[in-house]
Amino acid sequence: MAGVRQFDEAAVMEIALSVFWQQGMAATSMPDLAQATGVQRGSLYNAYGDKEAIFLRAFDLYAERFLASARASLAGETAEDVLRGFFRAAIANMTGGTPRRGCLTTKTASDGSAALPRVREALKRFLDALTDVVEEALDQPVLRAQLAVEPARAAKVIVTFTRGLAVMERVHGDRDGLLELAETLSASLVRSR
Amino acid sequence: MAGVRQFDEAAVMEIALSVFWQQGMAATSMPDLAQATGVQRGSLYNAYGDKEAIFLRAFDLYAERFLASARASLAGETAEDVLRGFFRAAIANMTGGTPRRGCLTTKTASDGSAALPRVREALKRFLDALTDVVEEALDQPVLRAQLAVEPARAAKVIVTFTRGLAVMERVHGDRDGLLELAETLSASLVRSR
DNA sequence: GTCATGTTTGACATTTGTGTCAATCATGCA
DNA sequence: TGCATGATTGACACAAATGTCAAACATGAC
Repeated sequence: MAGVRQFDEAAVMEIALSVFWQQGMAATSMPDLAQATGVQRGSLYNAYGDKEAIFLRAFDLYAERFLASARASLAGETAEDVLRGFFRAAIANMTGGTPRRGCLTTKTASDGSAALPRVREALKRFLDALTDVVEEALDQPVLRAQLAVEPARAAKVIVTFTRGLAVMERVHGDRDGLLELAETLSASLVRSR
Repeated sequence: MAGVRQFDEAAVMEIALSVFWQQGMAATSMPDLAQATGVQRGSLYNAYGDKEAIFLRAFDLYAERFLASARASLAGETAEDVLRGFFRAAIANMTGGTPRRGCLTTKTASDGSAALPRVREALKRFLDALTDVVEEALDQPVLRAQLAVEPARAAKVIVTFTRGLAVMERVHGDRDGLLELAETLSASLVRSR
């Protein structure tokens, strides 16, 4: 096969992800991506078609990693520990970067990009998968008994609440406040002793 | 006083609010506002200075009304009723309009506009005020006794969760799902009997 | 080494938005 | 009525983004 791609696709996606994460999908332009990756605009158009296609690929990377990190974080002896682990990971995710990059899912859902069907579907798939991961982690006899609501409902509430945390992070920028909010929610979801 | 404004400021703000609400602050341009209001771009620049100034005024309108509606909705004999009323109002707010307009606060916080100090402060003021409204409604002996956590913490969790609902609305667009989520959270915040 | 293949490059045309300004206009006050 | 005041208007200059394309280029296959 002749006529071979001159740039490292994996490296470009890595950079594209960080740009999208930092600026948001809607606020990122092709020139932004070209400059950040060092790949000419024309080459990006040729290779991927448009910004949406690049975003979808980069978002796949993001989703995959987030899910893996979520799975790893949902560990503990008690329901409270499991929830604490999850929220810590989620909060670390959205408070990373300089300046703080926030939550890519939340930004994308709220900046108008969700009007694009494929983007919206990618978000939906990701959030549903995340909900499943949380539900599976909670769906064990020991933990179940400690929860005030059934795992499926608890998982939905937890994932939704995490999006709320992402919004508060944008407004208050206060990491400790986020952790405290998470503690309060966790306490509410655990059957009072 | 000669040289008098030719357009109805209140009417313009009303329209500006609906445009910002529908499209989001960042995605709205001065030409958008000019077209929607029927006021020339030059006149808007002359009267207000820039988009941010118009947004801040329109957002004041929004905040005022949302707080009033929240106060009215936080009524009921039991904590569960009070929470249900609040969530119903919040969900009605974000599922109104065609197409659904979503939550102005959440959109603004997540679309990059929060990078503007004044915008961010307006958001913060509003969310803090809303938290206070919820806290005050819950801070009554009868209700307090029914809650699993103290009113101040419950209020923060409730306001944060509502932002999460707004994100889920963008992705799933499912009103009933939002109501169910709210029910589950309410149930968790109420001390199990 | 040659060649077909697909990539890269820079330029072009188009669209959209910003911010400013001089000329024109409408109006309340004297 | 006349005028000072400030609003309105349309045009201008500028900046930034999109999408496309012909020409130049690099490379793997033969």
